[in-house]
Amino acid sequence: MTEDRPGFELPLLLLAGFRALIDRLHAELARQGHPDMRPVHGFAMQAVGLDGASATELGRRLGVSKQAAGKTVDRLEELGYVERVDDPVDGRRKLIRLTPRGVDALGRSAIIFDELRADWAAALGVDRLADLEDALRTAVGSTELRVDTVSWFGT
Amino acid sequence: MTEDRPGFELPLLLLAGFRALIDRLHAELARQGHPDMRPVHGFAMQAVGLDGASATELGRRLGVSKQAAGKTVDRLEELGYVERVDDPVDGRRKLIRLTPRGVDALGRSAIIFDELRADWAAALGVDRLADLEDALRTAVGSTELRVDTVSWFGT
DNA sequence: ACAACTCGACAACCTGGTTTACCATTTCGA
DNA sequence: TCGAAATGGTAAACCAGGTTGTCGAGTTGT
Repeated sequence: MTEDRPGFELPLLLLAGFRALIDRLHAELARQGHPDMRPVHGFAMQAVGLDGASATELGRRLGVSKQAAGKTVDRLEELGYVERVDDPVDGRRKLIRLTPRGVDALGRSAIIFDELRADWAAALGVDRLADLEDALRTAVGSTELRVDTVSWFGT
Repeated sequence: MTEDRPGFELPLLLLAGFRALIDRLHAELARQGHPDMRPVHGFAMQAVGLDGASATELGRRLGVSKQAAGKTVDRLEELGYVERVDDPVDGRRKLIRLTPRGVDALGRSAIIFDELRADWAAALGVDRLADLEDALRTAVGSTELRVDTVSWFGT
């Protein structure tokens, strides 16, 4: 006998779980004053981080070209989540920095993710959830918890 | 005490798991004669199914507009995975049908997914993987295993 | 028979990705 | 030290796939 479960369900379950979390995150963020944030923005802002980054560095972290990173920064700048400031020591660089609004969004996201994880823990049991995380860590192996992976679907 | 693990890791682990499976699927599909297939195509072809579908129906299944579905069909048609045939009983409709190449790709995908699941079972243990799937099913709850969810990131 | 609905297609637009090219600046080595 | 090479940011042109709005052709129901 081979498998009693078809293999194609596994990726769908993983995706459904991911999507459920992200959808609920953004529903909550919208309620808390960030209705314009999109998943892609959260990833990008996470990659910018509290220390800021250059566009090139951001592209490297997100796994996209520096031009694509620049466009995303344009968007985040319009929405008021980041700002570009000239680098005082290198005339070529522009440092991308989170605005207070950006910091607020990131902080709220962290809190909401903790709450969502607590919901899962309540539904599954603390140990079972911990084992789920451990199992995933084992299965994905050396693959770092990358922050890129936003658009690699369509390409 | 609250949580010993930060909540933001859970979605990243789910995404990493999903991505690992999909990346390996497409690496294998490329080796087996389908180098042009993209994740988005697999979802769409799955939604077309062996019975075919109209563009409007396909859009409904994928959770996108009929126009977007039509564009995806254009692409799949170029790649030789589907064909449009006139519906004999309804002059407005065009039935989208998998070509033999499309059926081949779908069949290979199913086999590869089974193999990938077997890899996970070998790495985690059969019971642990089954529990992971059960836990995910419980956590995502009523959310159907939807085939849409392709592009809802960026929007 | 005719009004209302449905299907598919087209157009215009958005986001976010790519490659190519260019300018400004910094770095490095002869 | 000074010019060549490397690097950072931006712009242009393009692609994929998403949106809404419009419209003609074909079906359906009264």
